[in-house]
This record gives sequence, C-alpha cells and structure tokens, in this order.
Amino acid sequence: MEQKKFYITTPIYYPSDKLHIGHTYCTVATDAMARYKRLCGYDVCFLTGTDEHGQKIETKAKEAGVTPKEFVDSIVEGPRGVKDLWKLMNISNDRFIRTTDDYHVASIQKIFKKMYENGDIYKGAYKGKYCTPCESFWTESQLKDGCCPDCGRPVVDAEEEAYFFRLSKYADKVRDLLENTDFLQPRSRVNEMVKNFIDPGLEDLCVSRTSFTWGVPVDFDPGHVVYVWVDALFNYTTALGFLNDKYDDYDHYWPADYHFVGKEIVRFHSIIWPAMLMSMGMPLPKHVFGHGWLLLDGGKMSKSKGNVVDPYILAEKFGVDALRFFLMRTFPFGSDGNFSNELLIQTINTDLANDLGNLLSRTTAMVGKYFGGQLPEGCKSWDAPETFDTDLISMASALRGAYEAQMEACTPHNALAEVFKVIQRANKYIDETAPWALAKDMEANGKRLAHVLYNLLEATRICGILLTPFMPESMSKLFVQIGAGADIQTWDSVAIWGSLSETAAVTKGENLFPRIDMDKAIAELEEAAEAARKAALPAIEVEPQLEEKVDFDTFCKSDFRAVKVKACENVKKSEKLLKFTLDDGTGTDRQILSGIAKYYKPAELVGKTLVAIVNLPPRKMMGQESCGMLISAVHTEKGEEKLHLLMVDDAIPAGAKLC
RNA sequence: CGCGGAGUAGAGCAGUUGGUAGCUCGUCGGGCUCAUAACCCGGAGGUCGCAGGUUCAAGUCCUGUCUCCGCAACCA
Repeated sequence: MEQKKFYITTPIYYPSDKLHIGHTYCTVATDAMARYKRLCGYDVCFLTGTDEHGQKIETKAKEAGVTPKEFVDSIVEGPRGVKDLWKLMNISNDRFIRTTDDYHVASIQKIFKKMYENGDIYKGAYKGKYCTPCESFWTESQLKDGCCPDCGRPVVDAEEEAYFFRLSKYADKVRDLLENTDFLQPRSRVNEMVKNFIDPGLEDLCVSRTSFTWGVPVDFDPGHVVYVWVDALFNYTTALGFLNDKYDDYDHYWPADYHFVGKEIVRFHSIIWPAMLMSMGMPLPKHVFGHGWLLLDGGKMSKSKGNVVDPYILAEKFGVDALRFFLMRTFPFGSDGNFSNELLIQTINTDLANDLGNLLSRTTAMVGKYFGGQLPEGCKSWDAPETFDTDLISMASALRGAYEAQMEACTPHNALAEVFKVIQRANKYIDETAPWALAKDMEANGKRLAHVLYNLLEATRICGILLTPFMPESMSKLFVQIGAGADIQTWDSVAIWGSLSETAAVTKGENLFPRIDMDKAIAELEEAAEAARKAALPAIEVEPQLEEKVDFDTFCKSDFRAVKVKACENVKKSEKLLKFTLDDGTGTDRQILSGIAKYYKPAELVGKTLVAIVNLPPRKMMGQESCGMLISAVHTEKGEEKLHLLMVDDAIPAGAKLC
C-alpha cells in the first residue's frame, strides 16, 4: 500500500531583520504538525524558507553598505540567523527555500511568462501618487496628509507601465472556494476576507515593479521585476521542483495539505494564491490556516515599540522544548494570545515541572526504590481492578482518539489539554493507590504495588509519545527513563495498553523540567532585555549641527585659553565632579570643576594641556567655586554619553588664546 | 466612515452543533509523604459588558447599545 503523503509549509519569512517569537510560534506549530503526521505514518514534506526580494531589503542593504544578497545572506545563514534559529528550535523541515535561489528565480520567470501568455497577465498603466524626490509610488491610502509618507513632500499624479494579473476574473471562483469549502481555516477568517476584499470587488493586481531592481527580473521586459507576492507564493511549488530540475517531487507532494500562515497574510494565501493557481491550471492547496498573533501587553509586537521578544534568550534560558510546549499549549491556535514571561514560567512550572516532570520522577523513583529498577513478571495484569485502575487505563487508552481529533482539527492546544488530563489523572492515581503504604508489606502487597507502578509507566509512555511532536528531545529522555524502546514509541502502540514490557529497565534520571524560580527568572530576563536594548542602540551618535548662525563678534567674546593642569582631585561626596587647579598663564591659579569623574582618574590628568573658556561667570558647585569651563568632546555610544577632554599639544604655553 | 476581533470569579484565559459555568495562578481549609516545598481532596469567589428578543432552555442564536484592540495592500 502506498504511503499517504502530507505536505505542509510555513510562510517564507522576510529577512529584513532578526526573527522574533512570532515567527517562532508559526514555525513551531508547523513543526509539531509535521512531526505528528510523521508519527501517524505519513510521508511528510515540511517546507520553510525566506522571501528575500523587495524594496525594503534593497534599502536596508544600502543603509548597511552591502549588497542585498550579502545582507540577506547574513540574516539567513549568519550567526543567530534564520537557519540557526530553526536549528536551535529543533525544527524538522525537510527543505529550506530562499527566493534568491537560482532554480526558484528561473521557475518564477517561467511562471510569469506562462500567465502572460495565457492572457491572465497583461501590460497596463499603474496609476498612483508619485513622489519625485523619493522616486516611489504610493496609493491614496498610504499617503500621510496627502503627502509622501517617507519624506512628507507633496506627491503628483503619475502613471507607469506595469503588468497586471486578472484577479477580477477569478473573483467568483475564489468566493465559492472560501464560502463553500473548508479551504480557509479557521472559519472566522472567511467572513473577513469576503467582506473586506471580495464584496467590494476584486481589482486586477499589479504584479510588476520598476521602482527597484532587487527582485526576479521579467525576462521578456527588462526594467520590470516580478511583484514580490508572485515571487513568494509560488515558492511552495518551486521548492518541489515545479518548472525546475532542482527537485522532482511536484507531482508527488503537490497540492499542499496545509499552508500555515499568520493572519496578516491570509489575504494573499486565500485570494491571490488560489487565483494564480487557477490561472496556471494547477491544483489548489487543501487548506490555508491563518493562526493568531502573539501580543505583548495587549498590543502588537513591533520594533518601533521596542518590545519584540527574542526566542534565543527564552530558549537558552528555559529550554527549547519548554518554549515549544508553552507556545502550543497556552494559546488557542486560531486566535491572538497575550505573551508574557510570567505566563511562560507559570506554564512550565505547572504543566511540565509539577505535573509531567514530577509524575515521571515519582514513578521512576518508586520503581527504583521498591523493585530495584525492574518490575516483576506478571505485573501487567490484576484480577480485581479498582475503579481508579480502570479509570486510568480507559482514559489513557482513549487518549489517542481524543488527541487525534484535536490535531486533525488544527487545535493543538486542545490536543495538549487532553494529554494533560491523563497526566493529572495519573498523579491522582498515585494518591489513590498509595504505593508507599503497599510497600510496607511487600510480601502481601508486592504484586499489587508492581501492578500500580506498571500502570503508571504505561500511562506515562502513552502521554510521552503523544507529546513527542511538541517536545522531541525531552520525550526521548523520558522514554529512556521508563525503559521504552523505539518499537513502543509508535503511533500504533499508543492505542495498545500494555505495550511496555513488564520487566522494562527503569532508571530515575535527571529532572526533565526543573522548576523555575519566577522572581529570579523575571529579574534576569529584564536584565537581559535591558542589555539587548542597549546593544540595539546606535554605536555612535553625535549631536546634530546647529542651524542657527552665530555672528563673528559674539563668537569672539568667548575667551578660550590653553591651560595646564597643576593639580586634580575628586570632589568629596560627588560622583561626577573633578576639581582642577590650572595654570592659565596669568600667574594666579584658576580653579575649575568639571563633571568628568566617570571618565578620568585625577592622577592621569596632571600635567596635561587642556582647553577652557575662562570668561564665564564663576559658579558654585558642591560648595566650591568654578571659574570657567573645560572643553570636552561629547558623543553618545550605545545610548550612553561619553566625554573626552580636549587635550592639546604640551608645547602650547599656558594662557595661549584660541581663536 | 468601513471591516474584523474581544469584553466570563482578584489576575490570566477555555467554553465546539443552545441543556446544571470550567481551567491555571492567587486565597482559605484538609489529606499525603513516593516525588522537582511537588501531589491529592474540599471551600469561598461570577446577575458570562449593557438592554431587549427567540426558546421548555442562551455565555452560546437574533436586534440594539457601550468600551477596548486590530486591519486598510509586502510586520508570524
């Protein structure tokens, strides 16, 4: 019998910046689904990648002084880049596509040409508002107060030659697809799409640009590059080898079973994507699932708010599996969820440490303590089961069905809830059976005790298998501890109570999920966030130059002099001030206080030749008089102000005037 | 203006096709000691934003209304 196939994708992410917890959420969800399907025995292809073209990347690269390719290379392949992140998160993708890959570019050109040749792409005029200095087009709605949103200058009506896709032609078919099939999930997104975009009437889509060059060139019309969504969406097929020789799986895996996407790009996947596939005469993907967003403090995560959550920090601190689990367990997959570190830690402590980790810990400890790590033969069966025995066994036996129903409905959070019901039931079972009481008379109760512990191991095994898609690393450690080999970690074995060998070798290992000290962890995270914020600040900042002019006479009134440091000391009770005794050439010592104690030690300044303005009115600081001001160069480094005293050639005599 | 989402115990959230309102944390009390000061049981605490309507029965459907959030063309 031929193996059933399952093709699932994440969006291809836009590498204009480092990825954050939101991207991680989507990819982890896809990974969990892919692993689940593999567990079920499907022939799975799991694709992720990066969407590397477009104006924004072109601009960013320019700012960074590198080529666009170099720019995306560093974010995709570089340290702590996209690929590193998925490696860290234990993502099991079979392929990784970059839209700058040669085979993809060549395929896109063929696809574009094909749609052009069948008449669904035609040449027309793109009308819009044009900002001449910025050389960019804007739509009416993008304008800010009727002016260019970038530079604020007025725009003019203009049009440029462009290619259009006959999206309008497919409006009815797409509407039918959305309204009368389960193509788009969850169902609530259908209304949104239809009411917002199809009801008002679908306009043809502009699918080429001439305002930038970082894209797939239209090969039959130089100067035009393919619109990014045409380029991006077809990745799902080019990565299988559609119109290229790189791969040969298009016929095998296409159409996709699921595209998992964030809700903001549902429109592209549920309207434009099917329309283009229809145009190409290709089969449509079976489902698009638009998941929700992770919100922070009820609002969107964004760089401008400075509140993006770094998955690296969380994974390194709490463990990859704990983070993966938290994301999938806590938030209903289709809707938005409020992310917080407190919630993360609480979930880890409650579910993973207290319930699952502790269950494993107490079970394996008892098998070790009472039976030396191996239960006796015959422990599987028991003649007179109590209600709680059958209760636990029937719950665990029925778990696969409940879990499968939830996974198939794309509600992984509920699937996990089902598993944890059994884990909680198992913990309760320990109370009900009180193994420690049985252990007091091994002769009388040893057999019963062995049976109880066997039941616990079995329940743990079943839960462990079903948790594998979410926490692969941790569960393989769990299997080692309960002595479950590969043959009884299978999907089939989940449904068969009693698969575990009666005499399996049980070992109490390290705690799988250590409890986390909430207060301590939160404090550390805040510290790390602070450090990250600082690191993100510009390396060097200097004050902008003054616009206002100063006339020459006013300037000349400032009396700058070279001065020599005769003595220098800290001012008592002051963190900032240093007291200078200076030779200003007059023969009388001059005293100046300067707020630079953070940057210099008094001793290193003695003998230096500095610059001071000497005709400022004297001023008292910390009870001491300061006659003038020493001149420093000031700049900001990583958000921190830095001062450097102006030191000049020691050959300059004290009192020399600067002009 | 338009469209979408949300308003449920002190906090954070679940509630699929309408049928006795649940979970986590916190709180109060009890049990247990195998275990990661974890586990188990019980109590207190909710007029499910507000007002109407349909129904034997509504958090769940319909109408109106208030408040908050998001989207409006490349931020998962």
